[in-house]
Amino acid sequence: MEKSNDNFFEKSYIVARLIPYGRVTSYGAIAKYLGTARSARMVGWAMNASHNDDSVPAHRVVNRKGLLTGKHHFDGTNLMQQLLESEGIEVIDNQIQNFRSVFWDPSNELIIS
DNA sequence: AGTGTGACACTGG
DNA sequence: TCCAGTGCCACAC
Repeated sequence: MEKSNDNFFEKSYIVARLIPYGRVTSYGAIAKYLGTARSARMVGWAMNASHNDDSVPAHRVVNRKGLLTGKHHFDGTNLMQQLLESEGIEVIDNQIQNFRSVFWDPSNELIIS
């Protein structure tokens, strides 16, 4: 049986993996989707631990402003931006262009059983 | 059990 | 939308 200890982290990974190609979401959106909208920061923390899991596209998760706040935590300084641009997302100065257009809200598109 | 921390979000100006 | 300040929750020690 699963341990409810890391439930929050696990769910964060699940949602992150569900982010479609060429789309991004915010920490708050994921947190809200998990039922803890106030724990948006924890999502970032979870992503930090997700480095252990290569299956988690943390580069597709940004803050609500569309700013690549977490790119600093990536291997390279521009790695996160490179990945996003590689998916067709325009990023200028750590700021996602047309953020609203590429924004993907999990609670608006998904439902975890 | 308490303190510190954080890849955020919200509010007011 | 931006800036500054405040609140928030969960995790690590």
